[in-house]
Amino acid sequence: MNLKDLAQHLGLSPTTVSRALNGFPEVAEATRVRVEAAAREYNYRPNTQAKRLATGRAMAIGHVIPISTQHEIVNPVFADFIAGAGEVYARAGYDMLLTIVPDAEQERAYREIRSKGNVDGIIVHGPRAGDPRIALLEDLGLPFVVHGRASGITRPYAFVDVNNSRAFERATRFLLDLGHRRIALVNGIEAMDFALRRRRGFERALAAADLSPDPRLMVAGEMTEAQGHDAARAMLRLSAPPTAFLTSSLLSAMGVRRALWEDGLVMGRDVSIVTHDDELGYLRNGAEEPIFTATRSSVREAGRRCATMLLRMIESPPPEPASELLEAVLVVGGSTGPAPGGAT
Amino acid sequence: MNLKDLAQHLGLSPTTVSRALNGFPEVAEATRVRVEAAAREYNYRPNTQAKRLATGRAMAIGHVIPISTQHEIVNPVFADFIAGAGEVYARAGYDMLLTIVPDAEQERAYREIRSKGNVDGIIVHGPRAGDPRIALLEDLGLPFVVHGRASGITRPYAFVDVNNSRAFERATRFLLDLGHRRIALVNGIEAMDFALRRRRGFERALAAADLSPDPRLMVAGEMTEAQGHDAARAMLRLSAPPTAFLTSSLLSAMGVRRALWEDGLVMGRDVSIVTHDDELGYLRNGAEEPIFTATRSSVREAGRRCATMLLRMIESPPPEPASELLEAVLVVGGSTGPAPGGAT
DNA sequence: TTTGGCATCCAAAGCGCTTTGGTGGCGAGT
DNA sequence: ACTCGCCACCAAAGCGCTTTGGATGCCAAA
Repeated sequence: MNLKDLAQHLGLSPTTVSRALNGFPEVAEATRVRVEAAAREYNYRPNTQAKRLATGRAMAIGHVIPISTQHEIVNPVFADFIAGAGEVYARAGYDMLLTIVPDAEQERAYREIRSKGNVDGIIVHGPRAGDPRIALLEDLGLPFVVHGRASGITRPYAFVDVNNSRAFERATRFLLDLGHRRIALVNGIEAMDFALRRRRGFERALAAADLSPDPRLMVAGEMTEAQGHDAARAMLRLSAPPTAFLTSSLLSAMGVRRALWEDGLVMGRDVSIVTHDDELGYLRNGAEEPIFTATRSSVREAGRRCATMLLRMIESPPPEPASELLEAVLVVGGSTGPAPGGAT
Repeated sequence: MNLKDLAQHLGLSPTTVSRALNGFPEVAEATRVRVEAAAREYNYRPNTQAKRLATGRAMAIGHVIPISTQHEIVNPVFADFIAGAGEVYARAGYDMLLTIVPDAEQERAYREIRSKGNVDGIIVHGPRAGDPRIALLEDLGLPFVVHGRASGITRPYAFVDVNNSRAFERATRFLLDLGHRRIALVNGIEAMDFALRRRRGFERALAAADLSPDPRLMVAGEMTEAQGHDAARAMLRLSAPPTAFLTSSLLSAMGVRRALWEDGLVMGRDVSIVTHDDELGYLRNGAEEPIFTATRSSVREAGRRCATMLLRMIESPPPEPASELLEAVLVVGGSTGPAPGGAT
């Protein structure tokens, strides 16, 4: 059943039917009702491709998720982010187009997306410091919102980000206030912008307490359970082991916890842990009471915000790119306590 | 730059240019070369919408991922599955369309997808026993491949699945052979088909050893770290606690491991753990040597297989739906050992 | 009675591609 | 010299929708 058929059934022209269905004013209310009833009855759905071709709007948003060849990891936050964004798209009648692209082919992929014209906008995932994709997309004139930011890029662009540096500064201060002086940082790969900012926040808090960061207590890598475990295990064997850990992911924190157990240390008493918590659906930090003290910020909500912002940009391009900075909240769980034996 | 422009530049008709670019035989080789060169030079990309409208093929595959309202979990395996499928689509020039749909609106969503006609086929995620979506899709005449199976549906349909029952039967037998008699099952939600089959495999192995399953040693729920922990903690307090655990996910296994530690038990000596391992990118079971003894099967590979199968179905509809049953391999890690104190 | 304006509806021209059903020209066969 | 067949190309008709630019009829105003 297509427009023409429907129009024929109704004894109307396709024009009128189209306008009736799309809420144009120049169609009598009675007619509109009649058309809508018929559309429902015959279960008419306008063909998307035709609509797209005619309007020039794809009614779809592209998500390009980079896949590193070196570190073959599919970031576990994507699923939740996508779920959040998907909700928004569904409500607005947009489709979500996913493209998995090896790091090296990013540029080609973006250009191709642009010229194929099957999306109206793009969400940029996993920005790095000075990420070239931002300039590229601006150049291509494709509306986009970055999930995160790219340090070093000065021209304004649309983004939704968590205030990572503030969160980690706050978390570090929290540990400092508890008397900890040797605090370890188990971070994500620091080519990623969010990890960079977290380190900066960490260092800023240390500096404010007149402490300088100890490179032996800082590690960056893929945020897995094994990473947390291995890093903690090694650090705990130092002559001056850390009394607290700050980790970038719940998985890493779980790894650190395991290392503590292996050494017979009690979490929250002998050694404290603070972690960032993205509130992933399948990785909760406890039910009501948090297990780990954490800087918490829902990545799913970030997905919603990104999507909303992008759709708004597409509907009516703003003169200035908007941006949104979400503040993580510090929730206190059982993984932290005063530094043992007083300050060093 | 569109077809017409390009044709004009070349002094050819759009017809010829189209045929040249699409590899039709009735165009002189010299002309084809000339056209291709020009296309490259002007960076011409055929407009996808137009192509789709003209050919009637969407060149896109839909993934409908159900989102439960009760258990608000975004299944962590989706990300990896999608990554695998995405590779295949990219190579074949297909797009991947993601739709996040609440459980209740599944049917509506499928019908809508069908009538909007913006995909050529669908991957069905998270099938349940007797899943109604299969009949629906058959009814709609939309090519589809199920990732998993739906017990109770007898008419043949295309699927790619892991032999879950065999895997868990094998894992259980492995534990039985080690002398374990009280084996706990920490399963996924048993409305999901894969979880059902795993339980069946588990019970089959027990039955073969003349043991009957103990309901107190069986739990089903969301496969999180907390689930594993809480389940194990409770079971270890039974008058006859299990000497081994079989879990459906690495996360659950990690939770069980935590419960063991809390009780001062040594994994692999006092209590054994076998888990299923989907080989998720961010959740590895050790680097070279596996930490947990596990039934291992890459969900990413399953994604590739599903995608490949679906594309093949679309290119040339087979008379009979194909199917593929992947066998999980049992890898032995440090989490298992002989049952302490001999058999019970 | 004429005119203008408004409310409704419609014909037809796209959107950019594919595809059907040709046409023109050239070499081979007779 | 003429026909036939094939090679290389092209004009035009879709695909199913939107949108421009009217057309028609009716009523109020003059």
